[in-house]
Amino acid sequence: MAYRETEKIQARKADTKAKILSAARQIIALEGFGGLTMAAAAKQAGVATGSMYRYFPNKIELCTALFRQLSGREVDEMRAIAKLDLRPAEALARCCFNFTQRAFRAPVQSYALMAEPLDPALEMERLIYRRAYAEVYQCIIERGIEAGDFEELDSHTASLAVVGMLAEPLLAPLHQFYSGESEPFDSRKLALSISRLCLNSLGSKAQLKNQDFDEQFNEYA
Amino acid sequence: MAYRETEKIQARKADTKAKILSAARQIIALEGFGGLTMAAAAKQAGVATGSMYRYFPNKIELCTALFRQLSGREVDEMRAIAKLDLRPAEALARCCFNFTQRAFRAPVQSYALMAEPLDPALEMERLIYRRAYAEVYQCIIERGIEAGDFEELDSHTASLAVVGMLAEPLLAPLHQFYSGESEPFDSRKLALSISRLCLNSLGSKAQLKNQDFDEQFNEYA
DNA sequence: AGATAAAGTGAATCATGATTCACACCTTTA
DNA sequence: TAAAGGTGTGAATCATGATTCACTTTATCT
Repeated sequence: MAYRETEKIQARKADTKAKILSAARQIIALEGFGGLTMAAAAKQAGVATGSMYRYFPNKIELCTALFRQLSGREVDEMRAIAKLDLRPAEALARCCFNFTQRAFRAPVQSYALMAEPLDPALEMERLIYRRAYAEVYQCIIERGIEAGDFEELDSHTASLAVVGMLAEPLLAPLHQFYSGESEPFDSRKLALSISRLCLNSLGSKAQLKNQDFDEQFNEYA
Repeated sequence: MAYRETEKIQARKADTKAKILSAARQIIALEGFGGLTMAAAAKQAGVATGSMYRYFPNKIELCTALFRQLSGREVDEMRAIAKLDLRPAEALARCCFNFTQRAFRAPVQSYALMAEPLDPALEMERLIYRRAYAEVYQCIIERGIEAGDFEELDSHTASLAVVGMLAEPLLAPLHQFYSGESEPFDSRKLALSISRLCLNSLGSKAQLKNQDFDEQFNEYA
């Protein structure tokens, strides 16, 4: 045996893998999954097309890894809010604001993750992450029900509905960015409307004041 | 000039065009857009591949026509409910039930229309139809606000949120059908939860009794 | 019937983009 | 430094499926 992978090489490989993922991310942020070809990603990462296959067995795996990385971050963000020991209504409202906020920070990428046509194999991933979002919300909702802040309802369905409520109103404006016709957009106002609908749907009596939202908005801005 | 299109031919052409659309629809209902190739649709319709292009300039146009036909029906269904001169809360609840009901009647097709990865060109159509659904809901919502049945809120955002609330909780179960693992599913219970969330979100005080939903469900079953 | 203009056909062609592969080039170990 | 076992390369290959086109058949009109 005259060769064994050494630390240095492992590090380099990890680095290259990260570079590839990063390149793919850049492409997605600019053009969505539609612009992501193996050749383009290779070029952007500064490696040969063939090298891509030393790091990912095929394109699907690359896309999956990327999708998980990006969606994972978003879900983690929600989880972090859920951990904060806030009143459930406050927590959900923050989720609304944070989600909306972040979506418009990287609109094309967000659109790609949320709604862009993907390889069918990836659609499963999307469902999995929607489920993950829903679980976070479900947890908050259940706390709210226990605390008597929300009315008794099917927390599972409610959590999915919240996912829909948060995402759907963003799609049209995000698509604008995706298709190039970006216009200035007041995401704060939108988030405010959505969070109200969201809390209403759960039967929350909490009426967070506008002020609260403003502060929170700035906190995450 | 020794040839001019006659009525008979026009009728036949219209018929063939319809046959092609119908064939495409059958394929979609069974396998989603993923299974829809020009060759497959031609075979199903009983025409040659090349003939497809006498009726549709390209695949996108065919898909678009089909998408419009199918989505149009669904939206019309909602419009019909909106016209019924019901209390806004009742109208919205019916929309919930009808939408859910119809979705599970043709689950693969519904999934295809709602969420399946499509050619990007079609994604625009999807947005347009989401918008159309939203407009129907917006109309109902505004009536509800005027009547004092709903609280004052941004009816535009609310209508989009309703679209999301109605669609999102259906996706996972519909996907089951799409990917082959169909399981018996209680769509009635789901519709009940959703309609409650929906009305809540608008600040409706109306509490439709379970009974009402049961009847309505049967009406559309 | 003969001329004209479509409509119908399906095998061949194209386009796109993922994937492979034979070869060059490093790293490690003895 | 030679052998062994990677890693890197990018042009060539493949797969899929849309689209074309030269040709056949059908319909209409004089």
